[in-house]
Amino acid sequence: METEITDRGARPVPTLASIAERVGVSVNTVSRALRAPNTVRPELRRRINAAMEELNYVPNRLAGGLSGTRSDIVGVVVTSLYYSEFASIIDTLQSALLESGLQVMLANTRYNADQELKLVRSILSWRPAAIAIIGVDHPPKVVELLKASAIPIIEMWDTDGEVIDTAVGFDHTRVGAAQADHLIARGYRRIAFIGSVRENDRRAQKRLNGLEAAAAVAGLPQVLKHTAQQGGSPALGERLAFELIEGHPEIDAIACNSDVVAFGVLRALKTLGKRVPDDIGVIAFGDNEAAGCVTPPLTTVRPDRERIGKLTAEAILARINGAEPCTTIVEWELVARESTHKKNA
Amino acid sequence: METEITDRGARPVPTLASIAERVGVSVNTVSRALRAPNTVRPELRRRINAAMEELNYVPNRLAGGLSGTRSDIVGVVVTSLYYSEFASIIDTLQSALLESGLQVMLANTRYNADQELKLVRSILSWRPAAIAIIGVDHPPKVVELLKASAIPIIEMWDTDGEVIDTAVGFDHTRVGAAQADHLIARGYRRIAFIGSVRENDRRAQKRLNGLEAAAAVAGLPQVLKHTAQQGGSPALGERLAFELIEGHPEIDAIACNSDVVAFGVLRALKTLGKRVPDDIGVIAFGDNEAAGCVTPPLTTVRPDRERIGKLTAEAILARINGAEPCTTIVEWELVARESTHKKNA
DNA sequence: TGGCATAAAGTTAACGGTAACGCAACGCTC
DNA sequence: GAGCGTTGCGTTACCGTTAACTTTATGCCA
Repeated sequence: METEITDRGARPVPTLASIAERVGVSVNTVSRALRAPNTVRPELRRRINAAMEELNYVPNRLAGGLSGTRSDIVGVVVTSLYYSEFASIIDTLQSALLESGLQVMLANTRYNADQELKLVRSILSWRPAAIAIIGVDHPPKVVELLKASAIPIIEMWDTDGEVIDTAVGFDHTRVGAAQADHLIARGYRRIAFIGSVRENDRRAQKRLNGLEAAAAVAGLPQVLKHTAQQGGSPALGERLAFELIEGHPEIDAIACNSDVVAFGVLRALKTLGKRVPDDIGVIAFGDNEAAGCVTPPLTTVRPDRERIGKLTAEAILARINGAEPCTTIVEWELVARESTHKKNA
Repeated sequence: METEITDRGARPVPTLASIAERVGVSVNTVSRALRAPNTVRPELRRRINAAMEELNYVPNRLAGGLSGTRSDIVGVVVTSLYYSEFASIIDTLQSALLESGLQVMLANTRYNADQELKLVRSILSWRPAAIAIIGVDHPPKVVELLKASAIPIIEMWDTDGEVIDTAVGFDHTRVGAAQADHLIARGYRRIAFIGSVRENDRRAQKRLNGLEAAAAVAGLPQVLKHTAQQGGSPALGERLAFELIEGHPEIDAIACNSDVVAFGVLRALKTLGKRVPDDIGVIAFGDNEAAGCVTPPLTTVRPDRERIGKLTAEAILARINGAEPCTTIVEWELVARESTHKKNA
């Protein structure tokens, strides 16, 4: 029998060599037709492109990255993917990078420091062109690795602290202060703080610090804190609000770590018969898409995520092209809605 | 002068060869100490590990992928990153894959077919171990590329159509039918559909089809459709609802393509003085985190995103290890809340 | 003690590209 | 028409790792 078990449709993937052979040129010429088309005769270029099209050639970027100087990968390390917290940053960042041929490699630490080290190591093993990472507070070992990697590191979202290289974000302490100032201006006096404040969520802690400090400066009684380690959700907000009001019925304003938590707080207050904003004011942080659609519409702080994503992409490209590191503060906005609009103030 | 411009801190990144030289063994032995530790003498292994620790060695997976058979990359192609639509699928998927040492490479098509082709090509150029992609309806060229790649392809979210390899999701037509059935059971008769239905969002179209078909079967008047091509948002829902009610005040139920759109619809109806659920019932799809927190709480369909993410990860691993392709239907749930709870029915 | 399986390490050759260099062929100038 | 720069392509040498062999040391049994 002559018939053998031949290629069962699993043809070997075409390489530059396949193309070269078919066209009758050297491998390097094919490579050049891709990287620097105008160094190849138009007619030859056409034939090469036709062959690529025909064989469905897809370049092997692992090989390209190993051989060349760049790897075209940008590592993106976030602390959470739930709820729109960072999704639109990633969205904008990804789209902007794509235009420059950079691919996003994603990692999610879930606010876990050990995980963060593991993930950063893992991402570094792909020899990325740059890394974008949430926050400026990282375990020492992570900082050491990132610094030693000698690639551009863009820290996003938070700018308050020791920046490794370049940062794009804002000062969360000021956000907390602004929340307090707003509540005070609206006539609230007994402020409480509710939310998920995980050990590694330094941003949440900073906002809380800012809130407390501003309240203290204004001579208000100490801010009551009722927090949990688990992730934020309406259910969490609801539970924490019930517990808080039961123990401290004198509270007249609640600042929430996130809109999602505030949604649950609003529901709890409604159940308890507390009127918002007249009995209790509620302010939050994040500008979730539903913030203006709950009852009453939620006063919150809107960080400009898309701008952060876009500026991060620009910073990455700039740094790759040799620009100096720098820190960019991105504006945020306190969106005053009905949940803090006390009528009898 | 003897001093030259020496390495200014930019030490070359350590390679297996650096470690090998320092320990005094061959490169391959170091490689083995990593990949198959028990083929190396414990004492030697210890010295190798120590050297790696000391030099802060990070393996080069580009080289590993090029040389070896696997590349440890899983391409994940989604159609959107905004609002929690797919975020928690990615979250779960990423975490599950990480445990097996697989890294997620992310791409977002933004419901653009040209973009989808470009992105799939781009991802394939990293020679991924598998690809997970949203939907079963792709441009022919994309299907051709994916099939030719001979790697496991997991299509997520939708299962209704021609599956390339393996799918994990549900039938969106049935979701639409269930929405109609629910409205009918609750006593609504004149149903309208509102939402963002982009040309490439076949899932939205399927849900709409299911809704229309079920309404027709029940002998209801034809479903009024008022849609837009732009992305869904509360603002869009609000505008569409205003326009719809103005032209068709007889409408007594609105099915929305997504919760986010429904939030805007609820706001518009409130402005118009229409009572929900008594004058008009509202049902949506997605189970956004705020769905239970708006007024009235929104009846919606809750797909089990985390389960889809988890099952997708499992399917990827199974397929990599040689299991047969298969399609898994993931249950969803119609969460009946107040927005469709007509009192006088 | 010789023979032979086994364990532990070394040797060599890819993997698929890129970059530096080399070398013809061509057109231009004087 | 000799000299010279330019254009267009081929040669060669890696990039860092893995995989398939080969070699050497070790133990075991007859």
